[in-house]
Amino acid sequence: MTSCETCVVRNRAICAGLDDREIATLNAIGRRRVVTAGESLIWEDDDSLLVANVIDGVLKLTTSTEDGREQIVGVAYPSDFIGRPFGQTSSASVVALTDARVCVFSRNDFDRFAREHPELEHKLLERTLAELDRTRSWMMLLGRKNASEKIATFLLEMSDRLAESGCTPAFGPAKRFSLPFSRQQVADVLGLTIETVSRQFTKLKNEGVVELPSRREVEILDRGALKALAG
Amino acid sequence: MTSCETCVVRNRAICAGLDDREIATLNAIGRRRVVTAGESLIWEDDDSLLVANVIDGVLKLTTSTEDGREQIVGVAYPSDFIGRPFGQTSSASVVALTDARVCVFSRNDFDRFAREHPELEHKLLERTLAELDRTRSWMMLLGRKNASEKIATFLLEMSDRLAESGCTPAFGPAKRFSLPFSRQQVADVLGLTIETVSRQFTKLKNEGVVELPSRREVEILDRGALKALAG
DNA sequence: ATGCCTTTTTGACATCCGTCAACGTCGTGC
DNA sequence: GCACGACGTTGACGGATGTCAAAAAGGCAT
Repeated sequence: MTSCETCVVRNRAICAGLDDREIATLNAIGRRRVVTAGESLIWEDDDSLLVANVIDGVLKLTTSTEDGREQIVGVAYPSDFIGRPFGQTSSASVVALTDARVCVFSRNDFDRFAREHPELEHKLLERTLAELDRTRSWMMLLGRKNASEKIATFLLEMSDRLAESGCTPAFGPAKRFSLPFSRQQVADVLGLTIETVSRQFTKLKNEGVVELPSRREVEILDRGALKALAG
Repeated sequence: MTSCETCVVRNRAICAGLDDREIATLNAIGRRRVVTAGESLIWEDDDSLLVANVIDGVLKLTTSTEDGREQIVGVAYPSDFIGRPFGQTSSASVVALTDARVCVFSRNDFDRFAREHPELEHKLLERTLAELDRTRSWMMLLGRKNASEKIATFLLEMSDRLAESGCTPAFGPAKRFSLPFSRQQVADVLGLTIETVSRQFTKLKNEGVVELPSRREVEILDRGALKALAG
């Protein structure tokens, strides 16, 4: 078992700030796990049995209606925390978008550990508050923006988020990046259909705002135009 | 100044569980404030200067685009916590929908107190996690439901939420209740226009699913039908 | 009660986006 | 290289919802 000492998100995840003894305890109750692209880690409405830290890879959080409509309600990147501590059921499924490595804990073990370590709970609180902020601004997008504003906002956000994870040598937003989403998944994030997403991408390409070297690759040619479109 | 001892939300808000000495400290840094219907308590993108507990009344959390489109991203009821601790700016405006009483703290004072009281931070964490769950299920509504599903879901949620606050003598969802929202505000919650909301209300009334005794009053005649419509 | 203003409802119309269907492209295994 | 299947693009079309306008209903002060 790989230990926390060599963990690449050690200083960014909620475990940052724990001392050696605490890390040892955490190490004892957690274990590494690989989730391959497309594989589920947590099921919506299931008993909330586990929580986890993302070490690398990208995962989606989704909710679905009975008739199969899906909405992606969150995306987890390295160092993000996933799962629902202190609750009986999780309100979203968690599925890997890329092959991913996570550090999983049984919810009970984690809850107990967290309650005994206020510093960790505080980090979790800060993270949850930030996630709530992001989620709320996404509600604005879902409720009030039209398709082209949605796509522009999405591309700008991806450019920021993927840069953070160190995909570009320098800081600042990534000019070129590889989407962890299929077209259908982009649609599920934005509350659109795959056809509308495709048409909007083509439109941006024709207008010279972006370049689309391959299905998953995006290069932003005119960030200003994108910002104007995002509204 | 009215003190915590007589506070009606004393045992439901995050201050529950604090001992007498702690309550005294909290009492010293907080103060009661009345917010009249329509009045703002917190402004979007402003420095996050204060946080508060809702004592009574209902408030909306909103985000807006530059061109004036508004989305209600949350609703705060008695015992709910509002504001953005541990952050420099708040991501939403908070405006009273009804006359309301709140217990406000300067963010700095609150942050300091919270960091010294893990039990309070834990309660805040639980509340924030629950709010995140609710927000995510609302994203499903905004992104994937049609107008009639939105309205049906909204009425069922209002019926549950308003019952909790003790508006009905017995437990369970309220059959009849008074909306704290104007038609425009309902539209801002659901990501619709006022006209669409009005037409959907009229449709439900004509189908005998609800009765609308006045602009703000709703009586649910056929909860089963509403649940079926909510999807 | 009357008048005035705000909110809501209703109608006519426009449009954005979803639906359905066909076609094109990419990746993979043989 | 070829065939296959998954994914993505494009086109034609329809309908749900937005827009604009006017009328109706309610609320409030005089």
